[in-house]
Amino acid sequence: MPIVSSKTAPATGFDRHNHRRCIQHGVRFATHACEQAGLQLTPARQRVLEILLSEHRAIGAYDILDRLREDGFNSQPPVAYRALDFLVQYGFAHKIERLNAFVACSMPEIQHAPAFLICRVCSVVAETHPELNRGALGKTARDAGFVMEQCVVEVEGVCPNCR
Amino acid sequence: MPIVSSKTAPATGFDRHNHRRCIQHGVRFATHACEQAGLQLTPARQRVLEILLSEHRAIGAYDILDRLREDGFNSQPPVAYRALDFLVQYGFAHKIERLNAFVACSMPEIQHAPAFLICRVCSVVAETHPELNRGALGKTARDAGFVMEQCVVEVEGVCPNCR
DNA sequence: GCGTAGATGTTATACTATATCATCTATGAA
DNA sequence: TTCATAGATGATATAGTATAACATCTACGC
Ligand SMILES: [Zn+2]
Ligand SMILES: [Zn+2]
Ligand SMILES: [Zn+2]
Ligand SMILES: [Zn+2]
Repeated sequence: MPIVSSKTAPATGFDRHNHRRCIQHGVRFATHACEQAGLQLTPARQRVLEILLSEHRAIGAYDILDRLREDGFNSQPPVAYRALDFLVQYGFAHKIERLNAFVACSMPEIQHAPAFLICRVCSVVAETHPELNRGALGKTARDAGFVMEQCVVEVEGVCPNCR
Repeated sequence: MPIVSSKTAPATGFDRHNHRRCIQHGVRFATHACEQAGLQLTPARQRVLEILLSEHRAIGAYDILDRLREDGFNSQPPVAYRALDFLVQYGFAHKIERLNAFVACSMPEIQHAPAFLICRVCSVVAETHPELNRGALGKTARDAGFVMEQCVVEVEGVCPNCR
């Protein structure tokens, strides 16, 4: 009964789990990190983070805006975009370019360049951190003399629950 | 004087090269491929491909539209988007999600999942084909039971010419 | 002649994101 | 205290990206 030792990162989001913990952890981590760093996790910012944390799916800025409106927040577009900019800038959320939408970070405590596995059936977005510098793409970039700074990696496919 | 044997794909776009050949090759290949496959490379589609081939940079749909207008083509948005949809569908061009813009494919004769190295200084976009299935990301996906279908890989950084 | 499929014409609209300037508040220096 | 500053928010307008919907045209095969 061989134990396969894997050095690769797992994907967070497809497996069953106690999602309340995701939400709690996300909010608590952001709260503490902001205190430490002297950043302001204002009500609107925290509420947007909570909305993003509510599920492992990408949510568009205007959907977020609708939910803010329901909660009594001011709901002009800049409100959502400013909060999202803050959350993305400090690593509490990520933008999914392919979907023009946003997800909460699943591992904000780890410094990472994220990659996403997006199920085209159920829309769940799982996050992982593949260290692309170490693979073939990193070698290609080095050979070309290209300095990698920001990576967008978004894979569309079918998740284990939808097969 | 060791010769380093590399199995990784090179990046096309940063090096000096005879760019006329890129353009000629791109148009000719598309012409022949469309003949073979019974597809119509109509004047608007061919012109959009030529515009994209004119440089190794990403061009937005509305910039393309401006150039079509200069050439006397009808220039409502659907004209550009329809031509782009065609070119992307059959692999003659790619969309860069991060830039909401499009590039001509640098290797249409190869069946490939592309990856892009985007210089944030000069905006040149180099294309490569990294076979992500074979690396850490592929392993993560397999371990998670995720079936990869479409990959978006877009790296922003600084190219060798801008360092 | 006729039906079909693919391409194009045309108009309108939806969706995503940012610019700009005013205002408010907390903080800290003078 | 007074004032300057930085960060956050309010408010309005606009820019930028993409698609829906329906009409028309053309080439092809029957
Ligand atoms: Zn969860
Ligand atoms: Zn993350
Ligand atoms: Zn070239
Ligand atoms: Zn390509």
